[in-house]
Amino acid sequence: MFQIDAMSRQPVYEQLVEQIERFVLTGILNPGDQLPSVRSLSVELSINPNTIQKAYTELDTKGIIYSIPGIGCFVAENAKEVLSVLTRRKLTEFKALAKELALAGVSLEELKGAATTAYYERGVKND
Amino acid sequence: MFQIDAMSRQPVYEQLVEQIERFVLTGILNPGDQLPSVRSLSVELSINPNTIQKAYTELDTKGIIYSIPGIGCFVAENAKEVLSVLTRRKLTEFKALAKELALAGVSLEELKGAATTAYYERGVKND
Amino acid sequence: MFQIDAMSRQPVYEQLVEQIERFVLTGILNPGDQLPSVRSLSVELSINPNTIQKAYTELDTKGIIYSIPGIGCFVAENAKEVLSVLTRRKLTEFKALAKELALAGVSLEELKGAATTAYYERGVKND
Amino acid sequence: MFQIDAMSRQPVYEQLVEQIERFVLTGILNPGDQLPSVRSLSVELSINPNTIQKAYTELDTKGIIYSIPGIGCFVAENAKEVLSVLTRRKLTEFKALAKELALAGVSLEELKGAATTAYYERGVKND
DNA sequence: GTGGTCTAGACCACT
DNA sequence: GTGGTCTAGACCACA
Repeated sequence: MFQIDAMSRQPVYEQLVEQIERFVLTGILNPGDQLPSVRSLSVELSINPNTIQKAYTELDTKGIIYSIPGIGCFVAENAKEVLSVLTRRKLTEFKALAKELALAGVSLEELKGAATTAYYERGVKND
Repeated sequence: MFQIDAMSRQPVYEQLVEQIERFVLTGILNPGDQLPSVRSLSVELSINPNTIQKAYTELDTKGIIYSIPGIGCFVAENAKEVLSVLTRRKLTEFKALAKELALAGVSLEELKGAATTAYYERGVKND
Repeated sequence: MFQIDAMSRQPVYEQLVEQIERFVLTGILNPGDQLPSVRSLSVELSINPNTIQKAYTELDTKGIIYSIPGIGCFVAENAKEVLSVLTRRKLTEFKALAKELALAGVSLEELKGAATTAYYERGVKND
Repeated sequence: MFQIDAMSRQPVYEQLVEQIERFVLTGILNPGDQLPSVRSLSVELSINPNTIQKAYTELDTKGIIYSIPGIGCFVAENAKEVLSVLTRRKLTEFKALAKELALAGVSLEELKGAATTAYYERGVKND
């Protein structure tokens, strides 16, 4: 289910957070769903339990999941809304990247085309 | 000329690399131009010479500048071409970000609009 | 395992890079193998950690090793292929040296003989 | 006549020394020939006079040229013999390079072929 | 003066 | 523990 790239410059726990967030946004994980336990995921991904824990804690802080001690972690009811708000902030980053590419000679048409392609590949069925 | 944010998560030397690259792409720095000496830039930015050196070394490795010991560092003849090739690779990153935003409910129109805005803000006159 | 000549004109970090490359080519180090940690090697060779780091960084850039912060450095899967490609470029250098020796009166037979001797001394069993 | 690559890692004065040595070995410069003056060469190559001087001094020390103060520098009578002896020492370097290439997968045939090519390209007519 | 290498020692985030 | 970044200060060869 999860795919971790240990060589990436991005911290493992952050990769985990982002993947879970994507699963929530795409409807693979839905409100109320239980997440894998820290230990099982730790074994499955060959990753230090502390790292899993850190990811879960961050998701909890953001309000995307909630944890019930002794039972497990679950996707929050309003997870999707929370994420939509948070992700929108990345528009700034998106613009910065577009500017950088434009500077390198990428045409406006190509940029729009790439955006369109990405849009229809987003992998959720609510067009 | 240069602006460094010491508080950023991004390493100082990397900020320097990116700024110089941007200066080359925008035509502020041109092939043959001499870069500030390691020591002078170190004083100007209140940054350790080693950090400047690291940035220059990276730019040299990439082929964007060349350094002549005892003389100085200069913008390479084909710096712009090298940068265009290297930067184009970020299109993948651009698409990934677009997909993520689309997933969070950002409309296609909004994405295209952001790209267009960015395109015309790129700050170089070669439309 | 490693041997550094502090008096050499060749920088220490470069000696280290070349030795590791040779170890990979000769099969002493194999894909997936973990390299000594920066600190441990620093102690073993009585060399500053920064110098080791510089060597590892260069190997990482070349794609011969990969480093996972918090875990360690490992020989890349395709390290040998990368090295073969990079080293082949030295054929030009080889020819230039041969020409220089020929100019100084070294006979063709002697050159071929030296090459043959070297070939069978290369210390890897894949004849 | 001379060609200097300022970007090379090899010091400029060393490049100059090697080129003059090659000219002597190939018969472009012969015993008794006068070398260009430090000042004229300095202008011609856009190089600091000190650098030229350093090259000439080194050649003088080796016994390849001799200088008569106030008159100029001249190729020594036994320059060719001196150089042949000195260059032969590079056979060690040649073997090391051959070994390295063999390690990278270059076949013995290819090595011999390269040596042969270089031999017949050495650019002196005493086959 | 220039770039390049190295040491010593510190701090950081991540595992 | 790990790698990565940074500072401070030194020394070198070269121009």
